[in-house]
Amino acid sequence: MADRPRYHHGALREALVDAGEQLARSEGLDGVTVRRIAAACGVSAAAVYRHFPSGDHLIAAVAQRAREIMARDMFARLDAAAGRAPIDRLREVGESYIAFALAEPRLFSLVSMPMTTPPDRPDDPNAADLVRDIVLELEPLGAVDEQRVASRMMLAQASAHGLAVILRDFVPDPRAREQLIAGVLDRVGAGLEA
Amino acid sequence: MADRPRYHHGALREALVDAGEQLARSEGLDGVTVRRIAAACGVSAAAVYRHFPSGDHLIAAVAQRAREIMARDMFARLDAAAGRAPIDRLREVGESYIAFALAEPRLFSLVSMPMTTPPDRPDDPNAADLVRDIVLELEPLGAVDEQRVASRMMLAQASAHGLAVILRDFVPDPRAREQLIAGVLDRVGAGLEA
DNA sequence: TCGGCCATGTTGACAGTGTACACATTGATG
DNA sequence: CATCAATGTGTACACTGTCAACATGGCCGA
Repeated sequence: MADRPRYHHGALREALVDAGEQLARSEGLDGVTVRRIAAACGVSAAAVYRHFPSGDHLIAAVAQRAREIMARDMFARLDAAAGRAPIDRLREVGESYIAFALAEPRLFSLVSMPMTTPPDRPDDPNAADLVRDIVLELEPLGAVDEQRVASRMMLAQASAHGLAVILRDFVPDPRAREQLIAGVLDRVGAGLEA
Repeated sequence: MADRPRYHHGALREALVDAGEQLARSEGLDGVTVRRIAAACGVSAAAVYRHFPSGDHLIAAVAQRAREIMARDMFARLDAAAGRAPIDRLREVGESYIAFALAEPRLFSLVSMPMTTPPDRPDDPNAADLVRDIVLELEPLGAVDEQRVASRMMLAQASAHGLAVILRDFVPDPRAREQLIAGVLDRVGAGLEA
């Protein structure tokens, strides 16, 4: 390793996203800056614009990376919970979401920035689709009420997101966090089945 | 009106917060900058530092202003709903919170920034206290279970906040918003009484 | 009424930010 | 091997927060 610096990096785009991810982890949003990311890659700031139309697009790529990390944990948990009731698998997804927010609070703040959510990605399966698939299993066979599905999806997503944010920002104690997660998710489960 | 410009503004602090509020409404977070706020008041940027230790403190003051606006609507609704069941009054609070987020989306983003929440304000009654007071009425007389109170409070706050954020960022259609608010709050109510 | 103090304003500077333009380098391809 | 497109560099501009030094003038005591 430690080659002499080459003029052409070779895989700068990936390196930029990597550096952005690390910077986001350690410094938080304010630390994620075009110039710092470029410097971390040993490259000038202008080089970034060969790979991203703007700094925001780079940040969005970092956010996408974070979403993929989160999705990996979700799928792992779902595999482990295969066969269990839909409501239980939905809880796994929620716990995964919250766990990521608390384990990587600064990275999570990128995930939940509206700016970083690509407007259209028809193929890219996201967390919302995941939730929808499970919520659909809660519907009575052959009688899918779109209105009810939407309400259930939104309750699941809103409560998980809100809980994640509030715990991250205002509840430092790990025990209190655990108890609140369990307590709230119990009640959300009741609300979902109502 | 339209006095000639005086060297001493007279009530600059208030004027700065006013200008910040307007700027936050129209431009959003990125538009809320020390220099722009100062310019809007016809004053140099450095003058701000006679009234706030840093630009972040000014932003925090604007956020506090926004919270007061929100609180006014909450109290008005609660007055109108006086005597009704606790669960109904809790819903009024949630609806007020969400309505503000959707009516003033950019201002709301200041409200929900952790940076802008003052760490200690013993006297200042905030929304959390409001929620707690109502949630306490849900408890059986003489048997207050702190654990249960905390779970209920957190469910109420997390679902309202999450719903507000998701609707603001991802659901532009007003009809869809209304239906989701009603649907989710129904389910939250069920979860609160579980 | 006058002097002076001090709260409150200004100016100018510095470091750091995103981003565009002109230029330099190099890997790959005809 | 020559050339071209891809990719990186250097420099510049406008903008940001913040500070130090200086200017102004409203108020309070003699």
